Amino acid sequence: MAEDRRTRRTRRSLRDGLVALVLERGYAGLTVEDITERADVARATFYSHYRDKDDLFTRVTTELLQELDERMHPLAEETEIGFTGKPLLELFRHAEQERDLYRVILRGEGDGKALRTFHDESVRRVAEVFTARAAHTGAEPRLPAELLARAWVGEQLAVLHWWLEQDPAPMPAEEATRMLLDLAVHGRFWASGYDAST
Amino acid sequence: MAEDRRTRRTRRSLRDGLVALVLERGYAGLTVEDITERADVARATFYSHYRDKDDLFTRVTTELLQELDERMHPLAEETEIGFTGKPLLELFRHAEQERDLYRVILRGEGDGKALRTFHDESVRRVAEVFTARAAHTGAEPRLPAELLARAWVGEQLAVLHWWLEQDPAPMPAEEATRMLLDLAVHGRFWASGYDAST
DNA sequence: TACGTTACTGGACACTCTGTCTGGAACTGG
DNA sequence: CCAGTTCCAGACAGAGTGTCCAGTAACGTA
Repeated sequence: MAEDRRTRRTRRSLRDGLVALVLERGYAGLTVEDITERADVARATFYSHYRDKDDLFTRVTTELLQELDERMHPLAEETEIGFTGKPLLELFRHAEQERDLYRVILRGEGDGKALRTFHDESVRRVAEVFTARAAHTGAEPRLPAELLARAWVGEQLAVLHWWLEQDPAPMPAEEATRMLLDLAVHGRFWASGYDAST
Repeated sequence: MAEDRRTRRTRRSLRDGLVALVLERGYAGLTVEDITERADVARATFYSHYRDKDDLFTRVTTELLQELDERMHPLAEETEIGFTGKPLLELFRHAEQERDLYRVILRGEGDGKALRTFHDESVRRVAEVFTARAAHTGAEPRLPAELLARAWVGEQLAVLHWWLEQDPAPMPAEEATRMLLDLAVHGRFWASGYDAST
């Protein structure tokens, strides 16, 4: 009943071929033949696994998101009690392992559909924690939760993307996440001179 | 010597057709004929103005960026002295006027190329102000300027995108930017319970 | 208003890529 | 080993691309 080895090999090759080629030439410029050629697979075989290029990309990113979710899940509970920043570090660790695919997604390849999914999923997770914490502490947030979640995710993904595109990495994952948390909690981008009331 | 009226009309129609159709069906799914049909222009005419679909989109976004730059320029000087948040408000105002095109870009249509350009341009502007301010106050930033700029732009664009996709608008531009500034300056997403040293 | 110039039109062209379908070869798991 | 499946190479019609052309309409200027 287990999956055929040939199937696994073929799918893996197509996935790798796609990711590599998108980084080289961009998603839109690729033909199915480009991908199958790189993967060393017959073009007809492609269509027995995926409907088209978009289908392949969608499935690849969906798998990645599931993988991330499984890593996040055990960390969710403790985060609702005291904010630790562990989920953020886990995200950076995961991205470090799957660097190329993360770069493809964060670049917005595929008309940004994958990025939007990734973004929305992150917002959902963050918003969940926010509301759970609000219920726990009873404190009314100063700003709307939706805006907070969007801003926080935007910050995360922008820094993550920048961090992944650098070569060599400008700093270890621990340091990048520590800085992000510092920023989020304490704010103050500027040393002085801004009056918030204006 | 002035530009021919027919040329202006044709280009404008193609631009409007593109933007409207991308919002309806997504960039990748469009053919040149779809666009020319919507714009009520012969397909051959398209090719006498633009090389291909990408060329049209690139030029449209470039024009938008120039327009934004012209609005930002007079505000740059005073921002380097005391941080006012005026450029941010100007961005939101501009986006409000060109709502549809901004949505197309921020969604990452066109494989994210337009969004990346927009993003990088914003980072460039912000980084400029940061370094100018650092030179002015002499204060050493707590975190690397590059990271600060990326995070700040990520926050801005995420909230801007969210704000533009809502219908009706959840709040006026002034309020959205005020909240963003509040967040950036004072931080503290959470009421309590986080120890930054962990 | 008349005129030379420029832009738009609609149709045709070769070309590339798509998605589907063969029959036969190669490989797999039991 | 063998029944079952996956892979392969090649052929196919259809859609979209980018270019070209000759005829027509609109333009700016004098």
